[in-house]
Amino acid sequence: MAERTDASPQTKRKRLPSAERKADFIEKAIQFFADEGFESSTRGLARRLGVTQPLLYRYFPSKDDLISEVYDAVYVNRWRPEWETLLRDRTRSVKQRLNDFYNVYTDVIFNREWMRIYLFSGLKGVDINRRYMVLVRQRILEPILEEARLEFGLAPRDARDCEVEFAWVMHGGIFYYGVRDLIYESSISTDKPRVIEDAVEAFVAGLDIKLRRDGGA
Amino acid sequence: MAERTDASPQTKRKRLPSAERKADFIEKAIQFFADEGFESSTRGLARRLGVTQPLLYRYFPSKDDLISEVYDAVYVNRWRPEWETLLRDRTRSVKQRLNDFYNVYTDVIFNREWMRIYLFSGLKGVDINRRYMVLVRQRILEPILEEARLEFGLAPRDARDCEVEFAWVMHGGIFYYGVRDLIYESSISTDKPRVIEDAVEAFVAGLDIKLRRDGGA
DNA sequence: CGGCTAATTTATCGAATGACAAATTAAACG
DNA sequence: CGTTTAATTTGTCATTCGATAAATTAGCCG
Repeated sequence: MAERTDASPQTKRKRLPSAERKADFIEKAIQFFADEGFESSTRGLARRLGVTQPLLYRYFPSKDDLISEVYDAVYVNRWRPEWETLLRDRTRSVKQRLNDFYNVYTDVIFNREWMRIYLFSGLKGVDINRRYMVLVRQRILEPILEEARLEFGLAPRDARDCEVEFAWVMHGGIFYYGVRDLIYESSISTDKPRVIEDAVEAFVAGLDIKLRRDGGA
Repeated sequence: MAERTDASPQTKRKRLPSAERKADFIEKAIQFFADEGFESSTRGLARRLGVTQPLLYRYFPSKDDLISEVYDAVYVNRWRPEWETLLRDRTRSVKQRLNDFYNVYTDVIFNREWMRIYLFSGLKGVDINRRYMVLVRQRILEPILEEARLEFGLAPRDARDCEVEFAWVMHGGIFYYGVRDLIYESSISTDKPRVIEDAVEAFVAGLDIKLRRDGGA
């Protein structure tokens, strides 16, 4: 007797074509692993899916392969190339662009699934996290610093490491606001735009001081 | 035959008095769980300790009890009450105090064990994390805001939520610098005092703008 | 309707897990 | 030296794990 402690009321289960079922599996697997962590059992996942555990192995060769597809669905598919476009729009002030960007960016990543998958996979040491952070650096932080230099009237040049770190601190501060809200469930202000606005304001003011002091040349 | 795939070269194992052995177990368990996560097996832990697995159950009634003691050793025992004293020292500027505080604070928490235990336990949803964050808010962030108001020449009053959030963003930004360094192993600048200095500078500048704008009264 | 194919389930394996009881042995004490 | 006590190991159990093979069945095509 196999387990069917069914999630869905056993209404004459229907058979789905391969592609749809697989997509459904991945989507629900994101929720499941976000809730329970990647160490949770494939049986638990199957239970939540309303199917038997061996069926998973018709769609994914192994648990690790399934997890890889979960990573792709979260990290790769949810990245929006237009984010960089937005940051590059020179018809608007850097401050405006930063506010807009962080509002739409956090619309994507500030949800329980994304956050928890990100932290779980980071602790597992999978390299997809490192690759994601390279992406953030190259497509978000370095563009921000470049645009800021331009607005400050400084000659263009590659960002220095400590400048990138400074941008990371703003980015991480905003990110950690999401962690506090969604992981620890202990943020107080739910006024996200306000938190972002304050963070951006401090970043721009701090960068101004910093570039002037360190010598922007 | 029980497992003794020994870590230590089996040099006529010696017996330790209960207290010392237990302390040793907890210390090594911190490393072990930080490396492998709390879902790792007690057999793996015992192997690293160089003892057999059932011995653990003479010192801890269950795996969860062992984990609780690990939490205490990390969160409770490593907290330094003098941190708040340092922040309250009005003979020095808020900026100086913040720099000093974050340098010594990160000396304690910026290590692989602390960071990973913190993230693992946060994802597990244990309430000790929430309690820790209450501590940070009450003993670190609210004092900072209070001292800043004083230095700015504003009348004392309880910090507003959005001000606490603003302090959290600085705190989280610095924290996330440690995460990038120790969890993702992908920070670039290893100049910690510099990163802290820049973050503090931006925080103070941002707070100045913010208090003036929102009405510091 | 009958037959085929693929989706799904049943059944099961070997290894690993947390926990416990009983046997062993190191070391302190007289 | 012998005795005793507590530290440690041996042995084991019931569950759960990832994975595979074989049996079943839903649904499409003629």
